[in-house]
Amino acid sequence: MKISEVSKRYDLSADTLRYYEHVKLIPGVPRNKNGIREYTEENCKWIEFVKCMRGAGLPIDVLAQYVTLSQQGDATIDARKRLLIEQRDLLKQRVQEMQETLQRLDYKIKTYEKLVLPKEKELNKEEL
Amino acid sequence: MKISEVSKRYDLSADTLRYYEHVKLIPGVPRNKNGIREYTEENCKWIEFVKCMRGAGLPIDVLAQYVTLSQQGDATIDARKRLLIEQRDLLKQRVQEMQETLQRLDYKIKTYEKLVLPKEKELNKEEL
DNA sequence: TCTTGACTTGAAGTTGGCTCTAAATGTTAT
DNA sequence: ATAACATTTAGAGCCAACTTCAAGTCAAGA
Repeated sequence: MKISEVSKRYDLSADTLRYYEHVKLIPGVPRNKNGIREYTEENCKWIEFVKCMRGAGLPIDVLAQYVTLSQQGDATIDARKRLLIEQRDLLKQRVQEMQETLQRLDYKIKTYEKLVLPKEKELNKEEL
Repeated sequence: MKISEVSKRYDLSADTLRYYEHVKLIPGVPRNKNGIREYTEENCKWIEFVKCMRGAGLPIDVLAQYVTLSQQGDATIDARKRLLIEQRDLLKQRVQEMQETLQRLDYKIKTYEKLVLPKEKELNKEEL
């Protein structure tokens, strides 16, 4: 698969794909005889994974670390697991914080809704 | 309250507090005769609000817009409400996405846990 | 009075994560 | 075979959100 095809498939710009490869998020992308990338399904799985994790805010350097460990075989399984657990816990905290803010926003919006009613009452007063 | 006190109270650097004021996130901070900020409780409420919203990822320009509208009185209540609803909905989406990623990470971690067991079995085989 | 430390400003610098540019080479359709 | 488009690279540029810097003012304590 060429870069433009992968770009469409995952809705990531070709620039971003090259950048991700450059910062070691997508290992072992092969080239044809003219130096043009030919993405494998394996590459695509990494791209999908990275896109998902980046969407949740995991930093690039952490993901690069994970990818690097994955390239090093079974000896790094424990380190990879610890990395994932750490990132999962951080993500959990962020989600927790955002949910609290979500509730606060909901409450504030409700307050604005109640704020409109007294205004309508005032309007009624004027009409009386 | 001076800037250093507010800084401690909300765990935001003095630089960040000045920056927030500069980009219109904290309206009407009064100064003493020497030009030094004397934060009011009203200022602090904005700081707390802004800190919370920034923590959830709401962008500064949107918050500045909200603050500006708030300064303009009752005529902007509807606009403020719409702004909050829009940001709430965006936040909801981000939380949703992050929760899905959280589940994926949980699943992956479980897989790593299961991956360790077969290795122990192999070890047992060798020992037999 | 001198020094220490908090405060002031505007502007420049930093970080993370892309995004764009230029110049060259490759590919495809007519 | 030539036009039009895709891909390559290194490096520059960009954006959000701070953060640091330089150069100065001001207040309190030894």
